[in-house]
Amino acid sequence: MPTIYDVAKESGFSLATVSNVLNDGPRPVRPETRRRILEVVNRLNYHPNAVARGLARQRTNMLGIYYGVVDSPSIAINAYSAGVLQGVLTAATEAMYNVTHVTLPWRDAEESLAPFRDRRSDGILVVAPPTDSDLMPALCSLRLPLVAISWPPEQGNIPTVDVDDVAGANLVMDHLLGLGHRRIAHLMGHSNLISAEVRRNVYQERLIAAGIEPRPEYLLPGLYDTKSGYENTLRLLALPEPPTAIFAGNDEIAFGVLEAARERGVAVPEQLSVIGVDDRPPAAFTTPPLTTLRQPFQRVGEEAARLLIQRIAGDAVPAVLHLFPPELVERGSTTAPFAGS
Amino acid sequence: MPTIYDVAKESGFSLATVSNVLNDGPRPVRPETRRRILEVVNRLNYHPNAVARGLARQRTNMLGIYYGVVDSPSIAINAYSAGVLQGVLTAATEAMYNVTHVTLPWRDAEESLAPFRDRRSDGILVVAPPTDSDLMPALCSLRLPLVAISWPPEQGNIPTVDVDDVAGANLVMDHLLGLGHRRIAHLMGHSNLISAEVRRNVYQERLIAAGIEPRPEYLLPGLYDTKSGYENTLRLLALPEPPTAIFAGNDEIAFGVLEAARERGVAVPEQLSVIGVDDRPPAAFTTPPLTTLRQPFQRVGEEAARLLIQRIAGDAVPAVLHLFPPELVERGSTTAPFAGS
DNA sequence: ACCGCCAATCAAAGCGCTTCGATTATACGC
DNA sequence: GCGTATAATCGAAGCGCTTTGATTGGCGGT
Repeated sequence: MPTIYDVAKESGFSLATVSNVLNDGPRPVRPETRRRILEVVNRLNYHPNAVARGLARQRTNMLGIYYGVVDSPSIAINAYSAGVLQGVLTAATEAMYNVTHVTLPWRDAEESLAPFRDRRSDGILVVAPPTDSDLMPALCSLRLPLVAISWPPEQGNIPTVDVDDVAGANLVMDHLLGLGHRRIAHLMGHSNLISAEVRRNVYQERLIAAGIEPRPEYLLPGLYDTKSGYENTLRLLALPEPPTAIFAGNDEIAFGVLEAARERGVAVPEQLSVIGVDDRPPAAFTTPPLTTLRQPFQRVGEEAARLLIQRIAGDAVPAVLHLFPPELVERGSTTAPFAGS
Repeated sequence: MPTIYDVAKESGFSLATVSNVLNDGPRPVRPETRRRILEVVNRLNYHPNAVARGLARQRTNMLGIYYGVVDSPSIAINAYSAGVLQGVLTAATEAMYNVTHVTLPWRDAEESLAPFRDRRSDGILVVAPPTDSDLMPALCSLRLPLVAISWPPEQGNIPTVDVDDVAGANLVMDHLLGLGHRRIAHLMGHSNLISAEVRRNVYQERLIAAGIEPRPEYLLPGLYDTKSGYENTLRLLALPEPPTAIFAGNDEIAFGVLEAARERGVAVPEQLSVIGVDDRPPAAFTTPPLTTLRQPFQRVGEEAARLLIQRIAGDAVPAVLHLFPPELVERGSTTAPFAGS
């Protein structure tokens, strides 16, 4: 591989001039000189070595990304992570950044975070860190520019971007309450994720605001998967007074709900309304098609990457919460409750 | 951040000695010396700068990974990518490698592949490259150690690891044929993916071997998603002689099949047997629970990363195909065809 | 008392780039 | 035609590490 030194020798100019041309540097350069240097660059098929550049510049143009989601296939098995990653990659690439990925289940800072430190990532994106682990403190102690996705804004004072879960949960509750439901259950998913917490709070507040006493047996934590949705629904249906509507923490959970209902002979939506979150591709093709909340994950990822890159560039990015609104997709799995229930 | 120079000064030894200790280098070192150096390392909380090291060693301990899957949310929306990635990360981390990720829809070599070249990745993993694009030639021309996942072995002469799709497809056909089906359709997914090709071939060969003439209207390409499965199934069911069994290219497709069948009032498995591929979590919770092929994606990813790392280490890795066998998970969506059909 | 060896350590060059003070060439004003 | 500001280019140091030939000191052998 040719080096900048080869380009200099071949073109007859100095390293400094070549470098200046290559980087559209601050020093003026005669057009003819630029032309000749670029000609050599092309002829030799020269590309700057990013490692050397990183060392010299003390800047790698690398973003680290860490997924806090702790459970097994921690990455990207869900629409959430995949969409976010897609957005991050898009925005990063646009700004000439690349992304390194060190997502393994969290054990300790040294294993999971050291790569970011040692490889001199310019900044870190952290996605959905659990609120009950020491991941965030460890991350902060790296003293690198940090932007979080899905994280309680009051903690740690870092810029955060997220889907507007308050708005989302309100959309769901508007819909269900508006339909006339009063016995509404919530399968919230991982209770240590901020989104889950936020939605639970809205769920409870809206119930109370509607003059409905929240029942603890209607609020079930679990995992964000079909199995959990299935099992929890079985539990709910076995209640002396089962709910007339279930607000599932995501679509995977909702698939499990649908399944359990079918198995128990409970008609959806006639006897049980079901609403999911995410609008995963299969959601449009369940029976009945799933009413759900479409989440702008990709935009969240893009925004997060952009903010981080701004911060790296030195712009002051206030530690505020950037929210993107979800959207209710009404399909066939929700309706007004039976008069009799 | 302290540098190795600080450690040297603080401990009173030379750079060379410190470096030798840090790397368990080839030169002998007095135990007392080692102790004192390490003590300083700890006290200063020194960590080698991987960028500088990369420059000096001409080796970055970085793997690049590129997902060839071209369609929109190209990464990780499916079980395939997610499992592979998980495996890759696990094996890479174990070997002290990190992974950089540049997955955007393929446009041209410069945009997608340049980062690997310029950042001096030690090697590249390519996942499911489309057979009809110029991605692979471009990748090869980088002249970096390369390991492919899901790629026709006869092309390019590179080590490849994959799920044993021949075995898998045979398992499926054994099952369906064994049940007595003769009108078997196949929704193959992206026809430009090698797995899809392989399965189609087995599908056709087994049909012929069983004395069944393959019908072109039973072999439908499409996308690996629910929508595609749904639409293609509608098409199949509208045929004068609809199939009694559908072999779906993956579970997402199979979900669509199930849905279309339900909508058309076709009983599964009584009137239509359905079999998927992947064993996605929701597969166990459909109605009926989906018979499917469980695929060892994670092991594929791990093996690929290990092979690549071996190659980088200089071990000769033959350009052979490493196959991992899938496993048939029999659930309720398949049965013998109606006598009448 | 001397030679040769090996263990232990050091000094310096080099990896490929950026940066910035220094230097030389060019243009302008009067 | 001379001084001076500016354009254009160069030289050299430095980023933080590795590597290797060179150096030193202590030991056994004779």
